[in-house]
Amino acid sequence: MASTKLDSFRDLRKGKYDWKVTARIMNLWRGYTKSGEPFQGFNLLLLDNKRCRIHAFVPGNVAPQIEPKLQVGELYLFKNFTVKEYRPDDKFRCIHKDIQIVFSNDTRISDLEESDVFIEQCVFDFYDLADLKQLSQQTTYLTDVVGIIKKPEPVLSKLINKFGQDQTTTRFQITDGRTTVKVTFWDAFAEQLAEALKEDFERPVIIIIGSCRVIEWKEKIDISNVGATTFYLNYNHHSVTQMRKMLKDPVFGKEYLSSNTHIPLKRCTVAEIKNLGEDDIQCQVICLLKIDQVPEMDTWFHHVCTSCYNESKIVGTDCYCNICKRIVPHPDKWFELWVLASDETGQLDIMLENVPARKCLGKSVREIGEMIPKVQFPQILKSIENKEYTIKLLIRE
DNA sequence: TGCTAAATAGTGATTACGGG
DNA sequence: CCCGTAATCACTATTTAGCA
Repeated sequence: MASTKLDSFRDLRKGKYDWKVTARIMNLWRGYTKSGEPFQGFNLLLLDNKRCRIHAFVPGNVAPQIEPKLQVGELYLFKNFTVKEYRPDDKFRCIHKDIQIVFSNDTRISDLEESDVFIEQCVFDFYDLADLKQLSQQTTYLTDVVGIIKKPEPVLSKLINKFGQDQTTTRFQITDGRTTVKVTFWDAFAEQLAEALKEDFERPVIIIIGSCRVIEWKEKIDISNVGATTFYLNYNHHSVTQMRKMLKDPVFGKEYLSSNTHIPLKRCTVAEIKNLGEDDIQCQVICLLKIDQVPEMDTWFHHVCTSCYNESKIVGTDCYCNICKRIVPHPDKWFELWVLASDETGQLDIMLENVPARKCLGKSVREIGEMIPKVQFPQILKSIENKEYTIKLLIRE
């Protein structure tokens, strides 16, 4: 009846059950057990007429009755549900709130027409791409982001993960004009994106990724998908319109649209490198250098975890990886060779990492290690002294 | 031995749930 | 939709452990 007025998700509190809210279903998804079985219960992302979103959980015992009534994108009147506080261990919440709602046997759902109530199609809670780092340190919240898909456009690739299972991934980069972030989608979600991109969209495509997970992978921020993640391509939303406007600016297009991997690297002299500022840290340049000296240091290689390729420390007789939290029985050994190098403009300390050091020496750490007693500094490392090399440098500090 | 901090157990209040 | 009971939560009191 129209006698009782409607509530909004904004006013939710515990202890009341006879709520009445009109809402649109923005998303529906399921959790999966570790063995890949879907849960009986499922999740909903709802949006009410005051632009307030809430995460609804439909428990397994009522899911079979409720699920057939629902359709993503449609409008419904939801009556009688409970309000529950999240537990501290409820991970990957799609909304930055302390509460969710839970449906029960008492919950009544009736269909509404678009003419009955005005509710937007979607509302997002965007985070700036530059602010994602802090979100990568936690697993409580998921995030909404918007960005322009850089070239090259995503393609699917197959891989076998460390558990021996086949997986499909797609990698690409998105930018907001200031910050560029990597995105990795997995399996069915990757295939959905690849399929969707075949459509004849205006290019470049602007993507909204809803409820994505932000992680740090090899010291770079990486966006990936979880069960709740959705994507919208060239979606009718003001954030997309605004980005499209930005793209009209010719400077913007030149600077950001192509992936910077094939931008030719700048050639530098030692003097020029020494004049670089803070902003150039993490930049790569190319130098023609003569290696003057290979100082006899105690460490000229380090141990590397065979799963994550991060440096692992020797603890007692074992090699332990702090990232994977495990003993690495047969760690890889990678070069970490400090040398003194120069050109006519000056001299620099540089560290040769595994690949370049191997190239210069023509041997791996293991091959060299087998030739000499353990404590001794291998004289073969000296063989690159007084030779010239073209070296790609990563500026650290 | 005496002090402090942490862990544990206990208690009351609140919330969830299922039957009528 | 209401109500009684079970389960859980939050807070307090007490015990236990660690340390000088």
